[in-house]
Amino acid sequence: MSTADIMNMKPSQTRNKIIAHVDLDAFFVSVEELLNPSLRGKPVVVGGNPFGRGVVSAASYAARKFGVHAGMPSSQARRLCPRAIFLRGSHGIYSQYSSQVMEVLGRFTPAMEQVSVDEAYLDLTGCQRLHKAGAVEIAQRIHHAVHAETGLPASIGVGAGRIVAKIAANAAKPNGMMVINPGREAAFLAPLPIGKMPGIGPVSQREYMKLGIRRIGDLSQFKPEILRQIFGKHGAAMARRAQGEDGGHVDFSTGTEGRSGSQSVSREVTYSTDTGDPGRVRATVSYLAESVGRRVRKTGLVFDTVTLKLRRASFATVTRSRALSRTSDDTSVIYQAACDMLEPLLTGSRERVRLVGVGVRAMEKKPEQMDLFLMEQEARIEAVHRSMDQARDKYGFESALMARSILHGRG
DNA sequence: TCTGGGGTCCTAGGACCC
DNA sequence: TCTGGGGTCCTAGGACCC
Repeated sequence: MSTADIMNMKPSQTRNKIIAHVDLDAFFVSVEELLNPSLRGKPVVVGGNPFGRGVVSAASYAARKFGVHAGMPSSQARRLCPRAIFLRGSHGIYSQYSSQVMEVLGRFTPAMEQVSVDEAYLDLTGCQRLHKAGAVEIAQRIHHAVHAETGLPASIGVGAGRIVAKIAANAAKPNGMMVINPGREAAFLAPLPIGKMPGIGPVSQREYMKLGIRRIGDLSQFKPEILRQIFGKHGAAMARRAQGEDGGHVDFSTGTEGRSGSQSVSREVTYSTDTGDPGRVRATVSYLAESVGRRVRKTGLVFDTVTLKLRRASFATVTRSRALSRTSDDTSVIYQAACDMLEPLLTGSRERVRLVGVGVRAMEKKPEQMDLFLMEQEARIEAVHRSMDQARDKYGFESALMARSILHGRG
């Protein structure tokens, strides 16, 4: 092969990647069915309170027949399917099952990227010799192993890139497998509605429709510059993806080792009924600041930006953020900054408050050395928070709340 | 009984500096 | 007095994903 030939090759051809996307079917519901087999085949919904402001996290296939789906308000799910069994779910148990599944997947290849609690990409490119089997057979073994060892149904998509693998897995659901052979990517994607493309949600879907782009294949009719002008970076990437050309890069640093480091930590709460009490909102901010601070200290990272989020009764949402003069992992720094940003928002509108959120951003490793001038002061504050964290580990989070947070729970 | 909670990434405007 | 770009940081908002 000449150098010119190599230069002319498209990215997906330079290495014949084999990527598998493994996606657990109706994950939360499937775990609930394992724990309680009498739920099998029934309309089951895991999510928030169907008589309150919750939303659906997962719906069984029986419930989906009524039009229930993840993300829908639980109250709406209840109206669509009054006989559905609503469960609040237990995320600790789901995490345990998730770890089990990831452990099984990790045995097939170290090149694994966990992208969420119920999804992972596997790079099987080098695995055929190791497993003495073709890609299809390896995928079948994975499918079988997940079910045999965890009892959970999964769907698997295999292709030359991440996007193709993911869409194939979706198409294979439930409990199925789909392999897209090399060179067939564009043909597989072309007839699918544009909304099936990961990254294209309801808003951009409407924009694409305006251009007459209804199916993924329609993207190729447009010059990349046009798509870039309208959709920015995203548009150009989508055109490439429509041809099945994504790098197929699997970032296995997130595998069994865990995440390489988060960019942000946040907590938010929606009141069960909107509140017009500024004192209650302040108390909630205090509670959230404590919660975020505690989680930050667990990561061993420091932040340099604090953000506050407020959603009003009308659902109008405002955010404020403030960069700090230096990094911190201190609850009182979060609290102070959040309060400073909160006051003008409380004064600025008499509308009731629906949601409050507090977060921190731009996380980096906690520095070993600290400014000597500040060390003594810091050490004292830190000692207080450490002992509170310890009490919480022992007795639960609510056991050690700052006095100002106690009000949060009232009403 | 409309619309959770935890994230990621992108955009766009203004400040500020060179 | 008028008038430049580029680069980077900060802030607010929004789309999207699970």
